[in-house]
Amino acid sequence: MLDFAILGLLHDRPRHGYELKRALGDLGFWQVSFGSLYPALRRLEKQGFIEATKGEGRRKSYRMTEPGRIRFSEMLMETDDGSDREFQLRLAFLGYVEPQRRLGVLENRRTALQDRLHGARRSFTGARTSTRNPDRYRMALMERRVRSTEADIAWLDELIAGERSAAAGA
Amino acid sequence: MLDFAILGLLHDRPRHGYELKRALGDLGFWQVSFGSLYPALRRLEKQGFIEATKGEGRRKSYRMTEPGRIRFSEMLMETDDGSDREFQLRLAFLGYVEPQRRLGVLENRRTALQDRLHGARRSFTGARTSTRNPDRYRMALMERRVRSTEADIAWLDELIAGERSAAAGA
DNA sequence: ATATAGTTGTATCGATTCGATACATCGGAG
DNA sequence: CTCCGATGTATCGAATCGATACAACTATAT
Repeated sequence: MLDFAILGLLHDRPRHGYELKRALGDLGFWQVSFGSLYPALRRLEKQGFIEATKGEGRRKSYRMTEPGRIRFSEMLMETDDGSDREFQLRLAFLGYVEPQRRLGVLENRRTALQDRLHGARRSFTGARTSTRNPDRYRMALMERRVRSTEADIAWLDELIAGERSAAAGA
Repeated sequence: MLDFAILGLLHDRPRHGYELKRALGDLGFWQVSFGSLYPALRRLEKQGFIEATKGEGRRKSYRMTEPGRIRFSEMLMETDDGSDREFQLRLAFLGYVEPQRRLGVLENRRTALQDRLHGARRSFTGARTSTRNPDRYRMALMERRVRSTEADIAWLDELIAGERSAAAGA
């Protein structure tokens, strides 16, 4: 998954390690560690998906190779595993997906969130009814899950609406 | 961190491995794998914090020992590392914290979220202003971060209010 | 009765990721 | 001029994940 992130960040221009960490962190949902990043760069280099050239000073600049581009576009088409992190990553790179496929990615996510919402509501209302009543704090946790999933769906629906009108406008 | 979770779940009654996985998953924010869980149980057993006894059928029941209780109460007093997961875990076990210390845990979290919100707002508005404009999808990601952090603070404030009135009522 | 499929249950394997740390350079503030 | 924080590459051990194996029990359908 980090490999996917790195390839996506190198899509437009070469970057060096530290810059990749910063860029990924700036996306807001993954503060990746150097202990993950540098091995990942080795991995990708060994597979021939990226190439290192020495940049200015101590910097090592990495650029994507042609096989790397092919690999990345394959990864773009795989279906999401349902994790929040992976979806956010896919969204960050959604501009690289062919326009007619973008809506599918968003709708797929919506289904996953809808399922999550049902599960969250079930345990929330279930816990209130049950004889074994969990304490206040665990109830709060369940309520948070329901609410934040609802908010996520609402946000996603705005994105979907935007996507539809973009498709219509084009 | 898994060790903390396990000890907390064993606080009230013994449980077997599979049950621990289920109980932790039911908390809603961590679908722990067996590959993490079973080694963790070994770890805790070797340190003398939990004890295994054979339960019915194939089950192995784990119960907390006295040193385990001491260790758990130490962990309860450590300060949170700022991660979402750790806070949620601490919240799930907040009932085990002495009442007069509970508010501090919540307020500490509030400060962390407030900082996060400032950072999120800065990158969001900063990205709109900048000459280098990121695409629609990355903007949406930033907006989501702002909104969900705000919602989290609002939720937390309700919890804090509840905690204050509970403290006053008692 | 009996396939058959799903849940329960313990367990391990390799790979990925994390958190801490090391070490060096650079730029700015006191 | 020194100290400190940011930049930059890198590694280590430990925690965690995802996949898989294997077995027993339970319900459902044929």
